Amino acid sequence: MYALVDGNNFYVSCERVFRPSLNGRPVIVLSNNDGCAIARSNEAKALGIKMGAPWFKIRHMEQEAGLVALSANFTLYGDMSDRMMSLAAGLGPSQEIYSIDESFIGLQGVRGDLVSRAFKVRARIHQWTGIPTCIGIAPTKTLAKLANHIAKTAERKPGSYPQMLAQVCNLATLPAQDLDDVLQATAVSEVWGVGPRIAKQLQDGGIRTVLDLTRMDTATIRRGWSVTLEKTVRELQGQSCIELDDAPGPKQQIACTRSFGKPMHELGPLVEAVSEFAGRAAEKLRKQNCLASELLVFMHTSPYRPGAQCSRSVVVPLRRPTDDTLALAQAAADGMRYMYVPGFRFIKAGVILVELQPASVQQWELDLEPLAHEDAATATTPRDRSRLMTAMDAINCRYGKGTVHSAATGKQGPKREWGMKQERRTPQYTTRLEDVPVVRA
DNA sequence: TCTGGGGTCCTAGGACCC
DNA sequence: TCTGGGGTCCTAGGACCC
Repeated sequence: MYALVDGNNFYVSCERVFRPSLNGRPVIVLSNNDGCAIARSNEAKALGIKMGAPWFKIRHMEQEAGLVALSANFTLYGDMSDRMMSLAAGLGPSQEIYSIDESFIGLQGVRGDLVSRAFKVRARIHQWTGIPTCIGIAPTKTLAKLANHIAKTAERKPGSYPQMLAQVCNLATLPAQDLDDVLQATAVSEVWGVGPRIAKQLQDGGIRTVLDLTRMDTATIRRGWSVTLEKTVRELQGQSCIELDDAPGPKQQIACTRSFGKPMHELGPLVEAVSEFAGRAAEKLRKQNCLASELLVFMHTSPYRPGAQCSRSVVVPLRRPTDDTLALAQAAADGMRYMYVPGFRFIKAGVILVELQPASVQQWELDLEPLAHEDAATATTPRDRSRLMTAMDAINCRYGKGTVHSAATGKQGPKREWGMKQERRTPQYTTRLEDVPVVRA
């Protein structure tokens, strides 16, 4: 048995905790660069604002409907997420943190009434963090996701599922006929694992509701689609195929990519940008104790703008697997210089570290050449460099991101040419001393 | 006229998730 | 003027092996 605990409109809810005046109003949180809506309050959804809607297209609602748009404050959301997750963990013996706002809880061995237990955990999360949640309970993860969707919909649109409570939904104890009715009332596109593409194909084949999909023959699904969708159908039928992953392994790739605040056409700032991205990625790499053997750099023009497009990428093999910021920044800069072509307005670039391996596994090699040139140039040994990285991470952790950084990344702060647009950022209420709210008596 | 069988590995692309 | 970022998994097809 599984539960899925999910924060409602999570980013918006995080903002509302510290600005209660936003309650009851249509609020959205914008993606990086204030590009598009990535979280919407119920009131914003009611205005018809779609997930991913470009800000410039809905901006008029600011005046017309009192819409409030905020720049994403991921530092805040990450911290609020940690608090929410630690409380959600109280629901059962195991937990998989599936995304910033969702976790699956394994309920094996939990006694008593699961629904009342879920309501208690939900109330505690709300009281202690201010975040409203919904909880779905079912025999498989896919059904738990569905149950969560039903709990949310029942809350947001009262009467949509007359059989069900709002906020907490347990599909496991539902009488068979009621379960069929609920599955019949839910579109197949709501199923976890069915994206827009497959939803269209299913609908074209007359499979419109979750009940239709649940009743499909698994062999037919496998032949017509894939083993992935077959698992989804089996999960809907109550056969657990997707295990709880409560100890995810290290990531297989680490990316840092950004759209620019304005298009870039010169090489200089592009080199600075990817050097910076490489450094950020290297930090994440060290956090999971891995080395990268290859680095991929890419850049492209805006697909939304008319005219000639340019999209380039290059894989830079590394002489030795490394987690060194300076070596990775150098590789990223080399890659950028190699692939750069003048005459285009580049809107986005990024660095992806691939072929990762544990730092504990060391490939020995014959001593056929002196130290790599980057080491020789700075007259440091690999061990010095490793200590330097540890020191950098410690300083940046204590005094804030970017306190020390590679000089290749150019000047820091909002003045940088390629920096992103964030005109509506809220304070870092929980992670910056100066930003902590003050209560006055 | 007629050209095997069985396997692995890699890559690109497509689909999905939040 | 203005359209996010970071992941995972699967599959098909090609290269290559004996």
